[in-house]
Amino acid sequence: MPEPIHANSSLRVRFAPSPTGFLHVGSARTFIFNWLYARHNGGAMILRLDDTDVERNTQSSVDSIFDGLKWLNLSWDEEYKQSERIELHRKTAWAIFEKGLAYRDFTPAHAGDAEKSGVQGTWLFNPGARELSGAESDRRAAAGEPFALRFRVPRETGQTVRFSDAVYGDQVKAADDIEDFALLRSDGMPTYHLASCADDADLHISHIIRGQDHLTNTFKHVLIFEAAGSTPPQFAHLPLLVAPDGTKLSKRRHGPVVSVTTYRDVGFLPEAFINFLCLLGWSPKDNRENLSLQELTDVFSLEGINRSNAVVNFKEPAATPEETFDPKAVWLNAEHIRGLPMEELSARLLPIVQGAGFSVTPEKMLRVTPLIRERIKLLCDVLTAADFFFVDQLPPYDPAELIPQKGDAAMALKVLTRAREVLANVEVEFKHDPLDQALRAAAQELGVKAGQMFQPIRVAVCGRKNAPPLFETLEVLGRETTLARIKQALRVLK
RNA sequence: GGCGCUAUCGUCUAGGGGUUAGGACGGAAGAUUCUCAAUCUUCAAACCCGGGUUCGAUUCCCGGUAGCGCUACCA
Repeated sequence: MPEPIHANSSLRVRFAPSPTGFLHVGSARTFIFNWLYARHNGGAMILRLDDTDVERNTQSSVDSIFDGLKWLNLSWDEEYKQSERIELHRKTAWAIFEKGLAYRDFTPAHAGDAEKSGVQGTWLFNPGARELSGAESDRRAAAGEPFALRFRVPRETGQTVRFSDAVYGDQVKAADDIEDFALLRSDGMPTYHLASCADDADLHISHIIRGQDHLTNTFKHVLIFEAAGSTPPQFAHLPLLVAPDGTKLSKRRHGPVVSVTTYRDVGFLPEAFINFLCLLGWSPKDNRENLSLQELTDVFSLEGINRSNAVVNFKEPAATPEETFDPKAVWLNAEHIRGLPMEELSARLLPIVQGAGFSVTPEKMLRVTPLIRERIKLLCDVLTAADFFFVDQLPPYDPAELIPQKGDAAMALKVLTRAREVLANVEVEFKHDPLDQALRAAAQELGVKAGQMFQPIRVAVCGRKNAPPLFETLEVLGRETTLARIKQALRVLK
């Protein structure tokens, strides 16, 4: 399996989703692998909407696929719609027919379904149609009788069809085991197999990187390419992504966790999501896990792809977002969050906070960000981790929270009263070190432990026990807000 | 039913005829700290089964089993 190392203008890959739903995580991974392969090798990335199934395609699906792709923020170089290329598909089909490699099947659609679904399995072909004489076929067509055009698979001659897959190796199949698949439907529309191959040939696709569910279809595709007089491209099939129960990911069964936009909406960073998806079915083989897009592009190769399906380890009945998603995805997201420059993280957090109805300035956000960066795993966690920085009035909390470890209400009262005095003193600058010194001194003076001093203050200003470090928090909150909240806590305590 | 693909800790994976089978997530314990995180240390946790080849197989071959895919005038 030779793989081009140098930048290569003839290397062309494509991602070809069919718009029958949202952008699925499996499709996203296929897109990402194609993109990485193209960018690694200096080739072109083509986006093609495989929309030949008019019955099932919807505009909302097209929109949602673009939504997902846009969020991933990976560009493509050319864009096509199959529905605008139908003439090419038909031309290709009829050229195959002219060579005697396809025949008309006048059997009404779905006529064989009852037999097909029986225990015997499927018919490989319909002898009556396959062996219809050319004259008879022409006559019935001329009379206006509808027909599907089927590929005449060269059977009973002991032939084999073969191709070499960059991931699965050499593949061989007896032609006898390949059914006479349709090229054109009786309404004249091309089938997926035909349209896909005709376009791949016409667009000079050099490498087809797609899901393993197409591995056995590839024999049909090789037949089409050859019948159409083209050389089949290089194939690379990807192991499938499956749910924890081993079944394929489906929105109906597994819910929103299979849709890319769900990850966007709970605050995954696209680069972290891409990183996570890359680790499913591919490995850089050097124990690295946290990889930037540039690093992924640099090291990506088809050799790193493995052959067994990978489980996306999400939890079925969703509680909190953090419990829902694959823990490794969440961890990687936290890693990427910590790796982001402070200004950039802050800029990404800002719209989320504002979108939740808080009024924050970019300046304030930038001061808050370092305090929560190590405490959030998903961007949306900012709303629960930093809410108290943005509200005027703290939501009600249990006054019992104000009572320190091994202390009582009296101690809380004593601590907060003293804290209020200390913090009201304009001599004490509202900066980390002076606050640290002043409050520790106060603790000593009162004969309480530092922790017993800090905890009531923390709860008073944050409204809860678990929060960022105290002095930095006070610094950002400012004297006025701090005093107001301590005053309120005192009132609650009495 | 037919045809095909796959099989290493719970999950993602590395490895490969002789290894203490490596890493990561998650889990457990501990250190640190003003809480929570982050960080650090430690621990538990795997080669599907049976045959063959071989001095020796988890690794190679065959069979079984299981899972998955295809078997549409869906893609």
